[in-house]
Amino acid sequence: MNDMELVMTTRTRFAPSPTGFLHIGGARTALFCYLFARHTGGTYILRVEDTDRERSTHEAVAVILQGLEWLGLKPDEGPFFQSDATDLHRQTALQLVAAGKAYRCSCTREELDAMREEQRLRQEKPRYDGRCRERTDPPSDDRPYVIRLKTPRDGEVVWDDMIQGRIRVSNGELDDLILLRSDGSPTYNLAVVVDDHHMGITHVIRGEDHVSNTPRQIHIFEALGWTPPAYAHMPLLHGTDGAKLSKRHGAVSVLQYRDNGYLPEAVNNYLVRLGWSHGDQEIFTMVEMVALFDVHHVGRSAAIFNVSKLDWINGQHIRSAAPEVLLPELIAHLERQGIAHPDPALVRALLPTVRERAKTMVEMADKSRFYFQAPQTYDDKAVRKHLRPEILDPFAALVAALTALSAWDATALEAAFKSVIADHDLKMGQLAQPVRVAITGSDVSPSIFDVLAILGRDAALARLNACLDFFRGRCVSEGQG
RNA sequence: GUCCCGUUCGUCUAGUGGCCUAGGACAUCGGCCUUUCACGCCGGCAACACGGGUUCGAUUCCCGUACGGGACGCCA
Repeated sequence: MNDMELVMTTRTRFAPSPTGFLHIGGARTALFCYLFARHTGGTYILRVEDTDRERSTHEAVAVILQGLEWLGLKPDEGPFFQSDATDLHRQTALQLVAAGKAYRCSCTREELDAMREEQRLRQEKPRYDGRCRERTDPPSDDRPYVIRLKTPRDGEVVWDDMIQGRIRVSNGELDDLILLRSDGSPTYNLAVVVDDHHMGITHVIRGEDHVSNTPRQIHIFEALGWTPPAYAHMPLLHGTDGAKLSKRHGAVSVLQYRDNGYLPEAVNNYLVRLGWSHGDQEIFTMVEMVALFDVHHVGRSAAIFNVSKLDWINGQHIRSAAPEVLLPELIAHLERQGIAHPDPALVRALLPTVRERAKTMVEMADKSRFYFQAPQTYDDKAVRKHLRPEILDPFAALVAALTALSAWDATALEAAFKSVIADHDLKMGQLAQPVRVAITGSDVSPSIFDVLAILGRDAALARLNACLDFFRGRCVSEGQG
C-alpha cells in the first residue's frame, strides 16, 4: 500500500460508553459505522469511552462486545480503551495551556451553579462566562482548578455534515469548555478529539445528540492545529412515545432480541431501513447492505421503533436462511423451551414444515414442540369442534388403514386419507382436523401428511390410538348423557 | 428559556420544480389459495403540518407559525 492509498483509506469508530448494555440505538450507530467502512473499503474501529471511571464497568464492556459479535459487527481494530490514553490527554491539555489556548479556572461548583442560575433567570442559555480567562493574578496551585479551552469569542463554526448538511453555530453560543477536571482527568470532548486524531479517524458517524458537541470539538482540533474529521450525525431512534430511546427509557439489550428469536441479519436489516433506503427494496442481506449503503442518502428525521415490521423482516430472513443457520438456532430455542437434547436429524426434517410459519425462532420452536412431545391434553375447543361422534367410525377406519400401511411417507399417507374420506363421503378437513387433534392436541399444524411422515410410524400410531380411546370414551359418555 | 435539527399514509420510507389524481413496505380491512394455521397472491382504507412568498408551475426553493426532538455538566 502506498502513501496515497493510506491517506484515502477511511477509518470510522464506534465509541460506546460502557455504562450498560448495547441497546438497539447503539447497535444502529455501530451498523452505520460498519457499513460505511466496509462500503468504502476502510476500517471500522471500536473505542470504549470509559473516561467516566465512576460509571464504567468491565461487565458492560463484555456485554457490548457480545452484542456486537452477535450482530456480526465485530471491529477490525480494538477494542481500545480511552482510559489507556489518559496521560496523552493530559499532556495535550497542558500543551494547550502553554500555547495560551487554554487556561486554569478555579471557579468552584457553587460559583458555577450560581452563575447558571442567574443566567436561567435572565432567560439566557446557561454557560460559563469566562471570568477566569483573562485573570492576571497568578493561579495558585493550592486551590483546585480545571483547564478550560479558550473558545474564540467571535465568528462561527461551520461544517458540512454528511447527513445533516451545512450546520453553522455562532461562537457566541459556546463557552470555554473544560478539558481537564480538577482531579487531572480528561473530559469527554478532549479525549474524543485526541483519540480521533491519533487513531486517524477520518469519518465520525454518531447520533444526532452529538451535534452540539461538534463545534466544541472542532475548536479543540483547531487549537491543536489538527484537521477535524468529516462528521455524519444520524437521526435518533425514538420509542413509541416519540422520545429518544435510551437505556433507562424503553430500550433493551440487543441480546434480548437474540433471546426473543430474531436473526442478527434481520435486526441489521430492520435497523438499516430506519433512516436509509434504496428505492423500494426492503430486504437486504449483509452483503447487499455493504454494497449499496451510502451515508449521503441517510434521512434527517428521527424514526420510531416498530416491532411489527421487525417481525415481518425477521420472517423473510427466516424463510431465506440456509438450514445450517437455522438448525442450531432452532435446537437452542427448543432446549430453552424444555425439550432436552432434541434429535438433530428430526429437527432437520421438521424444519421445512415450520419455517414458513414462523416470524421468530421462538415461535418456530413453539410450533415444533409437538414433534417431541405427545399431547398431554386435547384442546377443549378443538375437541368439541372436530371429535364429533359421526367422525368416530371414519377415524377408526383411518387408524386401521394407517396401521396396515406398508410405506410410511407423505404420499402413501395422503392416499390412505383419500380412500377413507371417499368411503365415508367426507371432506378432507373433516378427517384431517381430528388427526391434528390426535397428533398435536390442537387443530393447528403444518401439513398433516408431512407431520405424520416425519413423526414416524410408531409415534404417530401411538398418538392416534391414544386419541381413539379418548374419542370412544367421549362418545360413550355423550351417548349416556 | 436559549441554541441546533426535524415535519409525506398509524409506522418505516420513495420523491431533489412539471413524470404525483404522491409510489413501495409493515400494520389493518376484504378476497383468493387451502386438510388447519401460516406463506403466497389480488384488492381496499390511508399522507405532502399550517400560512405567506418565488415561479407559467411547488411535496420539492425561501420566510414565518405551530408541533416534535436534541443540546445546554468537573456525563458520555
